[in-house]
Amino acid sequence: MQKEHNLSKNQKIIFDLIDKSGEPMKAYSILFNVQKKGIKAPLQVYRALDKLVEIGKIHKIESRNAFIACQNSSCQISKATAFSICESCENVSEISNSKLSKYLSNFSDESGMKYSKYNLEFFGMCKKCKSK
Amino acid sequence: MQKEHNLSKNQKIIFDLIDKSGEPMKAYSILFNVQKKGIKAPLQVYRALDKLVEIGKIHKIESRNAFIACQNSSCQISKATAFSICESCENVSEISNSKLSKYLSNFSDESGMKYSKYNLEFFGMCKKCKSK
DNA sequence: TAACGTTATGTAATAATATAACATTTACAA
DNA sequence: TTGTAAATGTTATATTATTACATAACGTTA
Repeated sequence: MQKEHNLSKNQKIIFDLIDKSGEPMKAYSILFNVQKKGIKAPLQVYRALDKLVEIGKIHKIESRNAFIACQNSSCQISKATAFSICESCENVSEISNSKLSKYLSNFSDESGMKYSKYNLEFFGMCKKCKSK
Repeated sequence: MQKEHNLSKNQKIIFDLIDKSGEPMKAYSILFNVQKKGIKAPLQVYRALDKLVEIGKIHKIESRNAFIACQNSSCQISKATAFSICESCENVSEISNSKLSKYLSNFSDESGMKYSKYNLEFFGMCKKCKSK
């Protein structure tokens, strides 16, 4: 069982926004959307994002500089993330595939080095875009 | 056999710099280092970087906004990249492990979607840092 | 080789992303 | 009730990347 995190005011506002949107959001788009709630400065957004990433409620899509709510109900694998990204429509979805995550979590390189964390981004065309 | 790419003047200057450095370099650090060679503007750097990434001579380390020369002599797998990143000393090395690349290249998700490209970044402590 | 399209270059301005530094407040356990 | 960590507020600034427009070099083929 994972630790319960009580989100602070700003963290909650920002998490709710990202979660409801259901897609990756960029920091300054988040900022724009929460200004009416009193969050006025980039730093306020980035601080909340940092915390939310740290506790696994959201993930950063590195290739897009964007943040998406964790789609694994349990949010247990924030240190082992995999995403599917459509290069045409930019749809992003989190991959939760236990074989894949086991394979990668257990991966060790030639030198025997093991890793505590990974991020994998797959790129391609989603079904919708392919059929167009 | 892959296509031979004749690098242009700026592309060559920038590739040589990154290649010699042997480690990830950031765009503005590259810019600083090539100013004596007449490359004065960020855009000149980014254009060369874009092209070099496209043809697989360098890769972008997305989590670090940095660029590293391809370490696979053949540079054949620019669409299938994997890196090992030490979170302590920031050393980065490219992983070339045929099992891993086969596994990921053949991966298809629940919906049967296959991917033309991926980027994987592993994080941990390298041996040197661990032994400190 | 002349004409054409493509790729690369040069330059200035600006957009987008992210952090530093500092002061204050809130949450909460000892 | 006080000490400490976490969160907030605010201003300024650093870092990363692109837009827009003009010109030059390269390679093909007529």
